[in-house]
Amino acid sequence: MKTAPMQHNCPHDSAINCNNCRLSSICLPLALRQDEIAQLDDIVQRGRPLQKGQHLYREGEEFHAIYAVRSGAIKGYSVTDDGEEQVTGFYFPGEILGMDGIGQNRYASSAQAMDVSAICEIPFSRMEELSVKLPTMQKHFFKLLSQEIVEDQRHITLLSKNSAEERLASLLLSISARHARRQLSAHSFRLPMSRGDIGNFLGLTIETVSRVFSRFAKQGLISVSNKDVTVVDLEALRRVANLGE
Amino acid sequence: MKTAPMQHNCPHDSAINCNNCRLSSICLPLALRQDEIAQLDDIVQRGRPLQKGQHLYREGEEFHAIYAVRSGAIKGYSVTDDGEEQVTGFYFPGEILGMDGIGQNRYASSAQAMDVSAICEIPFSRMEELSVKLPTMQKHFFKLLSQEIVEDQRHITLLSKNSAEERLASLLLSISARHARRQLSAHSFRLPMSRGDIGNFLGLTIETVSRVFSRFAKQGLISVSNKDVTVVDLEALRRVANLGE
DNA sequence: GCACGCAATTGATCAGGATCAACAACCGTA
DNA sequence: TACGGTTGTTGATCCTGATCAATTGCGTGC
Repeated sequence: MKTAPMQHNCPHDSAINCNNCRLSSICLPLALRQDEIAQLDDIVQRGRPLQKGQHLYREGEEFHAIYAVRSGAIKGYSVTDDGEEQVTGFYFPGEILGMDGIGQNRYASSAQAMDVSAICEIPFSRMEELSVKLPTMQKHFFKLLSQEIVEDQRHITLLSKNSAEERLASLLLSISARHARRQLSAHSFRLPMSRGDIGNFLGLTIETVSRVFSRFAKQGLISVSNKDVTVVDLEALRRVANLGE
Repeated sequence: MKTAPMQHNCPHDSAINCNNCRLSSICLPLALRQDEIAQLDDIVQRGRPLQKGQHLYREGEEFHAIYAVRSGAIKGYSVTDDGEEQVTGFYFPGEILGMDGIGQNRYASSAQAMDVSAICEIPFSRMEELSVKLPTMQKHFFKLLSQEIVEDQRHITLLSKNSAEERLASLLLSISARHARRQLSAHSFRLPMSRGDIGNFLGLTIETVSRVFSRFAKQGLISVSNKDVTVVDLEALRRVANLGE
C-alpha cells in the first residue's frame, strides 16, 4: 500500500484501494494485472463522499479527471441552448464518467449526486502517462470510450424507434442488469432518480412515465412503491422491451 | 515519401499521402508534427474506391481497422433486434469512422458507401502501437473518441427535445458546416443520402422529412431540387434549428 | 400531530407526426 | 422513347404521447 494517495482519503475509508475494492472486477482494474492495478491505485484519489444534490463537476468546467462511482448514484446532464436540462446518463457503482470532457478539455455535461455517493477521481494527465507506460491500460481505456459510444448509439435507437413502454422497460432492465452485475438483486431495487429524470432521459414527460409505471404494475410486470421497484415478471418485461424478437 | 504503403495504393492515386492530402488539416494528422505524420502515413492503407452501395465493414465483423473518408460519403447504420435499420451517422471527407468496434472487437454498426468513396484504412493494432510511441497520437485519439461521445449525446438531445423542423434544420446546418470546413460552399450542396436515410437518422418518417423540406422551401429558407439543396436564408434556418436561443 | 411544499398520480383534451393511400418524378435499361 | 421500378411528394385520417389541470401522497420541519 502506498502513502501518496492516503492524504486524499477520509479516515473512515482509508483502507480502500483498487485491490480490495469489491468493484474491481467491473471497474477500471478489470483488465489489469496485479502490479498494474497497484500503479493505477497510485493515481486514484478518493475524497469525501458527495452529498445528495452536490455536483462532481459542471458543464463547461475545465476537464482534469475522470471518475469512478464507488457507492451511490450519479446523474449526468447537459443544458440545451434554450435552457432545458437533458439527462445523458445514470451512473452506478463501478461505472466511469467524465470522459466527455476529453475532446474539448471541458466537461460537456454536469454530474450530480442523486444519493450520498463515494467517488474515485482519476486525474487524466496521470492516466494518460500511465497509458503510455502500460499498453493494457491504453487498450482498456480505448475500449471504455468505444463502449460509451456504442451505448449512446443504442440510446439513440431507443429514442428513435421505441414506444414509451419499450423505453421504460429497457431502462428498468438495464438498471436491473447493472444491479445484478454487482451481485445485488436483479428483481428488487430502489431507483435513485426522480420520475422527471427518468422521463427526461427517455424523451418522455413525467406524466407518461408515471402512467407507464402504473400500467406495468396493473399488468403484473412490476410492483412499484415510490422509488422502490420489484420486477415481478422479468421475462414479460423483456418481451415488452422488445430487445429480442 | 515512404515506399511501404505504396503497394496498397491504386496507380491513379499512388501520390496520395497524409502529407499532401488536402484534408490533413481536419483529419487524423491535424494534431501531429511533420515527422509524426510520416509515421502515421506508414500504417495508412489506401485501397481502391468503394462503389455506391458497397460496404466498408458490417456489423458483427471482427474489428481490425478504423477508416477515414477521403472522398464520397459513408452511411453508418445498425440493425435493431426486430430487423429495422437505424442510421447512426453520415461520414464526409476528413471524418473518421469505425471506432465503435474497439469495445467489443467487433463492429457495432455497418458502413456503406452512399457515393463512390475513397477511403483510408488505419489498422487498429498498428495505431495502438503508434499511440504508445507517440503520446500526441494517443491524446488525439482519446479526443476523437470523446468527441464522438459528445456528438452522440447532442444527437440524443436532438431526438429527445426537438421537433421535426428543428431536427431537419440542424442536420442541414451540420452538413453545411462540414462542407464549409472543407472549403466548399456552405450554401449549396448535394445530399448523398436518401430521404429515408435522413428520416431514419432523425427519428422521423420519409413523409415527414419530405413535408418539412417542402415547408422550408415554401418559407424561402432553402431551395430543394431532388438531392441538391441551396440554403437561401442561413440565419433563418439557424433560428428554426433553435440552436441559439 | 399538523401544515406545508414538492413529487407523483390520474383524468381530459390536444396536436405533432405516423400511417395509409394515391400519385408524380426520376433513373436506368432496352 | 417507352417502360418498369424505385424514390419522393402530397393528402386524409389516426394514434401516441404532450399538455393542461386537479388531486393525492409523502417527507420534512415546526
